[in-house]
Amino acid sequence: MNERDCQHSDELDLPASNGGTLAEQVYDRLSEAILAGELAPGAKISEPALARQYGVSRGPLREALHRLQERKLITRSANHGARIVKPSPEALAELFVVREALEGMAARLAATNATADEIARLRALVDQNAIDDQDFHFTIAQCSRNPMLIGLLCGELYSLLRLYRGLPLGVRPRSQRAQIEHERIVSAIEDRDADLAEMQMRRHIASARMRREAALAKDQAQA
Amino acid sequence: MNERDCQHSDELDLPASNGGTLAEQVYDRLSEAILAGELAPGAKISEPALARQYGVSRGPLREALHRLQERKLITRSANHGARIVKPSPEALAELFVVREALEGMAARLAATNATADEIARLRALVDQNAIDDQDFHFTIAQCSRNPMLIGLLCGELYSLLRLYRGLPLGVRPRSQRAQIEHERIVSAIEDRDADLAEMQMRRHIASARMRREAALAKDQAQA
DNA sequence: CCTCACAAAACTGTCAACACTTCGAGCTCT
DNA sequence: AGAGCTCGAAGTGTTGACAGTTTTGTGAGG
Repeated sequence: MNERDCQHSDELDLPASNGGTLAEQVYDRLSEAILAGELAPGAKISEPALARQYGVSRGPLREALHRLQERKLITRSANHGARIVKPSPEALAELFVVREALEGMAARLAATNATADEIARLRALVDQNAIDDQDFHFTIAQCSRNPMLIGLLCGELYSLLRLYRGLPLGVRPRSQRAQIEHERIVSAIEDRDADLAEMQMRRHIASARMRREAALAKDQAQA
Repeated sequence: MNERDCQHSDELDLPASNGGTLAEQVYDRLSEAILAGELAPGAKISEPALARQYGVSRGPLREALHRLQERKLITRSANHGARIVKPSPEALAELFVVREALEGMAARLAATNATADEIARLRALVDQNAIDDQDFHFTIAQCSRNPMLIGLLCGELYSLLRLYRGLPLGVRPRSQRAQIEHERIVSAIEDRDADLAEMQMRRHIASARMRREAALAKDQAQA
C-alpha cells in the first residue's frame, strides 16, 4: 500500500516545482504522477480530494486538469468527472506507427542537418553500451533542427509511450538487436545518407513495436 | 446603475455550441475564432474583456485558455497574460515536414486498409475537379484505420495549417499540378501499392510546401 | 524636452461560496 | 424478497470577491 504514515493530512507541499503559478505546479506534478504510474490508469479523479492533497483550491486544479485533457492524459465528461486514461494494446500499436513516421523523418533530417559534434555524440552514445534508448532517440530528434518535430517526439509522444509501457523511464539494458540497429542508424547519419537513415530508423521502430507488443500480449495472457 | 446589458453590449450568446459546460462552449468558440483569423495573431488576450464578450465569468474562460495553451494556439506567461500565437514562415515549413511524414504514413496504411467503397469515394473525389484539398486528405487519413494518426492529421495539424495559411477553409481551385498528384496517389492506393502511395503522397506534400512557401515569401515581399 | 520616480488603475492568480447534477442509501409498495 | 421511488450526500460547474503583480499615467527634477 502506498498510504502515507499520517492519516488525516496527506497535504503535499509543492516547493520543488519550477512553475510560478500554482496551476502550473499542479500540472507538472500531476502529469508526472500519471506518467510514473502513481495514479492508476482508469481511476476516477476527485477534484476535492486532489485539491486537498496538493494543498490548493479547486480553481488551479481544474485549470491543470483541462491542460491534461488536451494532452489526452485524462478524459473528462461533463458532470461525470475526470478519469486517468487507460492504455490499450490498440493505442500502443497506433503510437508506434506514428513514431515510425516521425522518427524516420527525424533521422532523415538529422543525416542532413546534424553538426559534426552532434554526430560524435551519437557515436559515443552507441559505442558505450549502458545508455538508455530514449537518450539516443532524443538526440536524433534534436539533430533534425525542426522544433515542431522535436516537440512532438520529445513531448507528447514520449509521454504517451511512458504511460503505455508502464515503466518509470527505466534505464534497462537494451537488447543486442537494438544495439546493432542503433549502430546502423548512426552509420547512415555519419555518411550523410538521408534515405538510408530514415529506412534504418523505421525498421528500428517497427522492430521495437513488435517486441513490445509481444511482451504486452504475454503480460495480458498472464493476467 | 448603468446597466449596459441590453443596449450596446458586445455580449455574444452561445446558443449553437454543442458542449454542455460553459468552458467547452467558450473553448469551441475561441478556437474557431482564432483559426478563422477573427482574433489578430500576436494580439494580447484580456481575460475580463473576453469574459464580458462571451457573457461568462473568468473561471470557465481561464479553463478554455489553458486548453488552448496546450494546443499551442495561444502562449501564456505567468502574470503577463495570454497572446494569440503568431504564425511564422519557419513554423509553416516545420508543419509541412511533419505533415509529409504523417500523411505519407497515412497513404501507406490506406493502400493496405482502405475498403473498396472508400477507394471508390477517393476516385470520385479525384474525378470531379471541384473538390477541396482538405476533403481528399481527410478521406485518406480515415482510410488509415489509425485513430491516433487521424486525430493528429485532422485535428491538431489541420488547425495549425488553417492558422498559418490565414484562410477560412476556402474551397479554392487547386492547381493542375495538384490534380495530377492526387490522381497518382489514388492510383497507387487502387493498386494496393503501399510503397508507391507513400512516395506519391510525400511528393505531393513537398510540392505543396514549396508552392505555399513561395506564395508566402511573395506576400511578405509586398508588405 | 527627456528621464525618472511614484501612485493609481488594470490585470492575473487564487480562493471560498453557491447552483445544479449525479450517485447511492434507505424506504415503500407489490 | 425484489423492484422502484425518494431524499440526502457528494461532486462538478460557475460565480464574485480578494491579494499580489504588472502596466500606465502623471508630475517633479535634471
